[in-house]
Amino acid sequence: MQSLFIYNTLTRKKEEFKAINPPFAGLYVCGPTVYSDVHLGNCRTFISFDLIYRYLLHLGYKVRYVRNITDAGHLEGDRDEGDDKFAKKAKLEQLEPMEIVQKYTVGFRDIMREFNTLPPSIEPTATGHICEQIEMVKEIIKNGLAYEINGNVYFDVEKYSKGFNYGQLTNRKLEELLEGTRELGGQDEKRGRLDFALWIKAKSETIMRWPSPWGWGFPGWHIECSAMSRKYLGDTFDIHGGGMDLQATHHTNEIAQSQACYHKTPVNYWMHTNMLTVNGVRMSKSAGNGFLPGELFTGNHPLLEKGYAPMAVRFFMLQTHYRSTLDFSNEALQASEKGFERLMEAYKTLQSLKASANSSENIAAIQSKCYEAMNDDFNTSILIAHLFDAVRIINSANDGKLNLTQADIDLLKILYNDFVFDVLGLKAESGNERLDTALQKVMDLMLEIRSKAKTGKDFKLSDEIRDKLIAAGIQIKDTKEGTTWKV
RNA sequence: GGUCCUGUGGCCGAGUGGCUAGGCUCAGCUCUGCAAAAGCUGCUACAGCGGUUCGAAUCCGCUCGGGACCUCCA
Repeated sequence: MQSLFIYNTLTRKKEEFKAINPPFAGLYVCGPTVYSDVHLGNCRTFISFDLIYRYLLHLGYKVRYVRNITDAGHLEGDRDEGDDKFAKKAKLEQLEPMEIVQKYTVGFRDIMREFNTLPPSIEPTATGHICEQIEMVKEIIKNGLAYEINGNVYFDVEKYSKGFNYGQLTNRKLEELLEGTRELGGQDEKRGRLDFALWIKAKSETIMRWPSPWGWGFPGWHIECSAMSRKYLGDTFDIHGGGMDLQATHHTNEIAQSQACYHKTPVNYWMHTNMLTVNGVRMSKSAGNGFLPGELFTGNHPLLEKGYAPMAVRFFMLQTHYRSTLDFSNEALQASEKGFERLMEAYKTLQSLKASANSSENIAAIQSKCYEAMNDDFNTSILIAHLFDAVRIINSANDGKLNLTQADIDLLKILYNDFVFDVLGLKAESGNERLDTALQKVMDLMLEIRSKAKTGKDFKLSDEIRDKLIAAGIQIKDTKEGTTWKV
């Protein structure tokens, strides 16, 4: 197996990936909170981890990829007060909380399918794992690192810090963290400023509630991931991922919960993907600058000049390394769309390439460079640069400007299958098959008419056909072998 | 306020102490009835000021700008 290097947030270094129990690998990614539509920023994270999942699979790992659905436990507003997000949304839309969950879970999966992400091995829900969460909370209390007050259970961060490094994931000391925290409110019942809720007491109007040793209530946000990752991947597993915004709070607390519960570090490699920005500012629900994937596909948004196909958007995202911020703009999308089309056109060209007896190119070198790029912390920017080398070679060979043997052509096909389709997860946009066939026949007819016009030097007619086809979104090109077209 | 990240050509984006990705755009050329496509060529950049070095966009310091986290967020 190739040696793969992964940037580990825990150590702030690239480290060689050593699976605990190869060829198996465990991957846990914090999934969406399904109380509203996922925006494009959310999608970026899941596309990034889809790439990581795909590459691990490609390298031969048997990956168990767990991505949770948060369908309870998230609180609206500040601190551990306020309504459950689902309950609030449910009131707003006059639906049951579980209707909200269903609606946005289905929407999320649809979008993920559009982006051609592979479904995770397991998609556990928070509400489906209340027992496991309660058990963990009980254990943490037993170990003296959590306490109950009035039906709420809190994690005792300062006490935990005596034995463990609470801020290790963000490289921060407890004192620094305490300084950055707000003053405790007068009514706050927590002992320490940094303490966070493991279990929250239900109010009289709370709909989503479960019985617990501390009375009716619901779990805190962080405990679900600890409980579910442990259940499906074990006490310590290989990779845990999520957006960078989860690093300081959510993931920091996950480590603390696991350590406090069973005294093991839960994760060997922490991976964090960077944010999608709009005009340099992070896209987020609260900032109101979110794009919905649907708006992007249709172009129905004030900042967009046109719609973009899901695969063009996926390609756009993969052109940037996952740990860099990616700025969203019309121009950048258009550039990516064209690049993506060129990449896919070359694949079509490749299918009809004629082999020469000798070769002037070293395709194997490109292939090994592709692996090098991916093995260096999933560097898709560089991978794509190498793939465009292949594109240039394919097009030049098609122009007869250089020679490829059949072995070269076969290797190029492998390169496309491995990296463009399997690893990057790109695919040609395919429409309705019956329509495609019908369109093909119509186009054959049109081009025949135009060809006759050209033979008869009736360029006025031939140009008129071409211009009107372009207006209809169909581009044609005349070559020595005949005329081809594409939508 | 604290902690941290970042500033690359017209745009988007990689990057290693020396060999200066890639995509898009623009201009020219080849091909072509004209286009389109493709190929080739050109536009050759690293915020500013100092320092280390034979040599720095890459290391160090300062200045300026942008951002993230510290509060729900992928």
